[in-house]
Order: sequence, then C-alpha cells, then structure tokens
Amino acid sequence: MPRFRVPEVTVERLSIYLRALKKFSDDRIISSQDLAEIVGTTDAQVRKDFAYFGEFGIPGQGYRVGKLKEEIIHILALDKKWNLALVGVGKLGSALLAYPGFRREEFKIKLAFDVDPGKIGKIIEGVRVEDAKRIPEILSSNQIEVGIITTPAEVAQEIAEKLVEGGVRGILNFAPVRLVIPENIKLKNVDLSMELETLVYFLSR
Amino acid sequence: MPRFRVPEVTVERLSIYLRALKKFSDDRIISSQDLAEIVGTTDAQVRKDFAYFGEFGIPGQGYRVGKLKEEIIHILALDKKWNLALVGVGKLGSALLAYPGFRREEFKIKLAFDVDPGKIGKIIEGVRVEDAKRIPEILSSNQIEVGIITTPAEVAQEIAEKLVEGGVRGILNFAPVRLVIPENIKLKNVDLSMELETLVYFLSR
DNA sequence: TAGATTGTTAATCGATTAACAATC
DNA sequence: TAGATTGTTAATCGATTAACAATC
Repeated sequence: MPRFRVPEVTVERLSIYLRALKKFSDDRIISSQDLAEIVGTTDAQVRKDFAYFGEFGIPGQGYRVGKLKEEIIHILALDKKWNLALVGVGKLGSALLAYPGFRREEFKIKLAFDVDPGKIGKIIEGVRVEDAKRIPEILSSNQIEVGIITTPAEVAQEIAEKLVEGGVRGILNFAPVRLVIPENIKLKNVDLSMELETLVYFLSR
Repeated sequence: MPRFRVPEVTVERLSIYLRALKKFSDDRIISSQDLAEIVGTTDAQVRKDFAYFGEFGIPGQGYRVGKLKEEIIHILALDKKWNLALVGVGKLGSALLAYPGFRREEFKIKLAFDVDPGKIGKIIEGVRVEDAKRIPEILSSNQIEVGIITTPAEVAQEIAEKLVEGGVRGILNFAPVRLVIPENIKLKNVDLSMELETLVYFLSR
C-alpha cells in the first residue's frame, strides 16, 4: 500500500495525528496547518507523511476528520484485532496489563507468563498467568502476533527466543538489553533508563 | 564540553554503550568494532559519537573500558545525583517507583504526588505521597530537577505546569498527550500506545 | 618495523522544509 | 472568479557511512 519505503518516524507521527484527530467531530474539516500546530510539527511534514500512502485531502479545503481517521486506522492496521502476550508479571508487567493504552478494542492481551510458581495459575488484571516454560507450546495454539517482554534483563534474550518459537511476529521489549532475533521479526525497544539518562544529559548543559 | 551540537540519538547511544561496557572489566581494551557489534551499530558510528566529546581511545589499540566508562558517565552527568519527583501514583506510577533502572545511585525519587486522598500521606514503594495541589510549594523546598508524569492524559498539562512552577528543569512524560512547556525545560515523551501502534503497522505489511 | 585501530574529513544517504502548480 | 490549501517536486539540512592519514 505505501508508495515508497516509509520512515519509522512517519509511522510514529501517524499514531500521534490519529490521537489528535479523535478529539474532533467526524464532519469537521481540518487543515495540515491546524493539525501540525496541535501535534507540534509543520504543515509540510503532515502533508508529506500522508503522501506516502495516498491522497486523503481536498485541495483548497483540508482534510475531513472522519475520513482521515479511517485512513490512518487502516494504514496502522488498527481495523483488525491484535492478540498479545506479556511475559514477566512483575510490577511493570502488571501495570501494563492494566494500562488503558494497551486495553483497547484493537489490542487484546490474551496471555501472561511468569516463572514464579506463586503467580502461575493466578489471574492478574483479568489475564491468566501461565508457566513461562510453556511459551512456545501455548502461543502456537493461540494465534498470538505480538509479545511484550517485561522480564529482568538477564532472561529477556531467552524469552525472546521462546516468543519467536511460539510464532510472534513482533516484540515490544522493556528489558534493558539489546535482543538478537531473526530479522523478519519486528522489534521495538522501550528503554526507560536510557530515556532518563538522556534527559539528565540535557539538564547538565 | 561537546565540540559541536550533539544529535539526540548520539546521546541515546552513549547510554547504550555505557550499559554494554559495564559487562567488561575496567582494564580490558575494546575496539569500536567490538562495541559496535554488541550494541548493533557500526564502528564508524561509535567513533563518531565519541568524537563529539573528545579523544578517549588509543590509536592502534582501542578503548580502555574503565576510562571509557568514566568519560561517558561524566558526559551523561551520571557522576552527580539527580533528585526526581513522580506525579500520579497509579499502577504505572507505582511500578516506576520500584523500577530498578530508576532506583540507582545517580537517581533518587524523593517525592511522589497524587490527588487521591486515600493515597496522600501513605508511603508507596518507600516514597511518601503528597497532595498534587502542593507540587510547586513542596518542590521548591526540595531541589527537584526532574519530574515524571504518570497521570491520566487529561490532567497532564496542568501537572506539567505545576512541575515547572516548582522549578524542575526536565520532564519525563508517560501521559499520552503532547505537553506545552517553556522551551528551556527539556521534555522527553515515552508514548506506550504509539510504540504498540507503530509495531503492529510493521506486522501488517 | 608491521599491523591494527583511532580520529577526522569527505561522500553518501535520507529526512525535513520550501515552493508552487493543481484544484476545490 | 478569488482565496485557500492540497499534493508533489526540488532544495536544504543533518545524520550515517566510507576512507585514510596519524599514531600506538
């Protein structure tokens, strides 16, 4: 569907545009300038981002909010339902199980895994916790597309391999470690320590 | 100290290099190629990143791990202690209060804030929870440099303003909203929904 | 000295910004 | 028609990569 190779930052901005658009009624018309202002970019950037995927606007007018929302939802593949599994039901993992941004129509955390016998078999935040040893086996029979890793760094690589074995096609990794996985698997890292360290760098100048 | 304007991605990589270096003994010599391999970049990138800040290597040999670690620690200003405050002691906020990456020598979450009277006055994960109304007042008397926002999106802007009023110089924002703050305040956003949405985009191709 | 790797400059690549013809 | 804003091409900017003289 995209006309050319799409930069990752463009996809990230589409997600931001979509969130902004949800605040407006579907029949309102919004210009690239208005939208740029709201999300903190430029009108040229907004138009360029959309241009990777098609022509969604009305020259001389702007973009119809309802139509634009639909298009972005389709581009981001949020018009289908994604099944997720989370591994590592510690404090951060439990918080993410309950996180509203992960609990939406489009996303369903179907399974959680942990190694702690005290947690296995329990239901935490509405999700049943299974034995992490059984990841490949249980995933295969559940059509899970995305794995979320919230384990300690030391075991994250091993868990990633089990997730891949179980058939996930994407991994969202919160463990502070660079995972090595097959290149056909999409990996996104959320590196909280790095964010904080980068922040204080800029404060020290 | 930096010779030129430093790209943000370079600072982010310094944080990653540092984490990798911690696994080696101080007197070992490591080449830019070795380090690049470990963190998944190129030797040229590694050398270029360091070159913004000085000459830390030995031509013909490589970098002494101990020396390189010290230099990066100094660059990132991790040789001083940073005082943090966290606002919004929900599930995510509580998880971050306990997060090992935020609980280190260099970082001290001194205060937490919430609006819930059931939480105010309590001690959660070792941190005393104060009334969010009193942010400016309490921060001023506590030398807090960094604020972490883990509130719902609707109140995040208002909280950001109170943090700025209280004198923070940097904000790490987990609320899914683009904050508007003075430009002398450094803002980093951690946007979990965006990460997940971007991930599934790539799975849908 | 020969071999290896740094630090730096120049070349390349890719993303952002500017400009404007097309179109409502 | 006049005014406004899109979609797209070209210009600019900035980061990555390649190449190599300097140096251990």
